[in-house]
Amino acid sequence: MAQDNSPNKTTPVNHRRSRTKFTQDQLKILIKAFDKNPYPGYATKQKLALEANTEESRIQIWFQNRRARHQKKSEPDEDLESSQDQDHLEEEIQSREDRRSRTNYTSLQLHALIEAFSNNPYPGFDSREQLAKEIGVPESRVQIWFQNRRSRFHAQRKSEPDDGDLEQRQDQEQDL
DNA sequence: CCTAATCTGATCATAACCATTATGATCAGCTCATTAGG
Repeated sequence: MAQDNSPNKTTPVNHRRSRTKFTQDQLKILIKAFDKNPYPGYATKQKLALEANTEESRIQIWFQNRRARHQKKSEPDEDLESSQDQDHLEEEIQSREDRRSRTNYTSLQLHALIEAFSNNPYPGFDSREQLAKEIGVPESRVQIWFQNRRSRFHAQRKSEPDDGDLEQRQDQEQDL
């Protein structure tokens, strides 16, 4: 496997995951799949990960970035598919492939996640991976869990009874 | 219903190059993004 994990690097404790460098061969595979379907399901992404010898989570990120940047580049003229277009207003085709099956966390795992979250809602890659190893789930699931948790946590902010004199501003003291 | 999975869009950050660009990684989502599985 081409997993290089240089541990001797001044210990970048809480950093993001190192950049993945795709080869031309890998990009060829990904681009071809993207042209075929920009919204691959989990099975397709896993197949691509195997074929390109990378991780499924990297495939996911790559497709997200690709959609955001290479979305509608051409003009929408030759986009129409002639036949097969009888009625598309009520019965929408769920073209989406199957997504990854839901992860079921045990109370023990949840406990560890919640505790880690209270310590640091923004764990870096190393922290995420360590935690993932401890509770026995993939790091990508840990990352998703933190994203969802933060989203819900931030939402609580709205039902705060302010005392009128509390003028709030966006204080993003994001220490790093 | 709850919440994991997924999505868009913006932004940060890094590997190429030598100030700029391309692109991978991460973030929020607002009176809480949307979709969907158990």
